[in-house]
Amino acid sequence: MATSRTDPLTLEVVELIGTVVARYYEEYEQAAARHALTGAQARVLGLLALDPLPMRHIAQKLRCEPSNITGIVDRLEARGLVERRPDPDDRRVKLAVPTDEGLDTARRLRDSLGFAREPLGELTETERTLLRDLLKRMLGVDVA
Amino acid sequence: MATSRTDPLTLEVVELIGTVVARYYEEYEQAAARHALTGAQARVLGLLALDPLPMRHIAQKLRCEPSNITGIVDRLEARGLVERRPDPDDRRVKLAVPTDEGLDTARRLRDSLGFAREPLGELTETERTLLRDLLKRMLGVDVA
DNA sequence: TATTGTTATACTCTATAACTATA
DNA sequence: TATAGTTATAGAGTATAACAATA
Repeated sequence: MATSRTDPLTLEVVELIGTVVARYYEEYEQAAARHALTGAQARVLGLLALDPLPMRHIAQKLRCEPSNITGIVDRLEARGLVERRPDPDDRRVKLAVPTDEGLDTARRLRDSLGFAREPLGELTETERTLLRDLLKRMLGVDVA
Repeated sequence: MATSRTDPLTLEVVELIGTVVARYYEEYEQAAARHALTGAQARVLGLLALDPLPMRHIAQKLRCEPSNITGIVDRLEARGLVERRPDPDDRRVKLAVPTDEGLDTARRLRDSLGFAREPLGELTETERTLLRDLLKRMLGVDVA
């Protein structure tokens, strides 16, 4: 709790965060487009590159309805970036698994995401450490 | 210029920013939905609440094609939140102007945007000042 | 009965191209 | 001819509801 409602400083920080969000989002969409992917497709592929997931879990991670994932994975599968595999433990479940090409695309996508790497270059290591800890506290992550 | 390419600290900050972006975006969409608006409609209305704009300028601000704005403003106009007014200086131009109800909706929308106000409450004033200056430097804004 | 994934449907956002009315 | 806004079109994402297969 704190008394930070609508004071000018808080409003200024909120606006700056809005700017960061807009810039990050735009760069993410552009990076996805350079790989002929939509933002949603890139997010799903990036998720699966970390760990194959049942369709329903993808929806939970992306906070959307499971029915949407069907179409997105359909398009990734048509591109040869993802495969659907049956779950031997529960035949209702289908696991979405990235192919080798999918993993490669996900890696290149990640590497090409210049944002926040390039602008972060403006900051010294001390400043980046400071920023990291402030963001962590803001997000409610325990700072050891 | 700096040597911050893929060092663990930079990657950690990039990931934290990604988390901030995801949370902010989601909260924005939810706030818009509470006012029965889509995200795009809320962004246009919020923009016009600051200053009425010609259709084309809205597209420039949102970085999308002008043809998209036609539909978005159509829907806002159908809801009585925005009006199209002729520009007396150039009869090709239409100014999108928020109605009183539109201004009121924009204000309530802005006030209901809890994000970054609530989590920012976790930070002291000194920390918020620090965060502000770090974000400004990151974004290439001159810090006086 | 409950759950997983899909299909069907409708709406919105998006880019592209062609059109109109002005300039 | 150039520009502002619109229309037409097609593709993609989204939520909702209903469905088949499996649990």
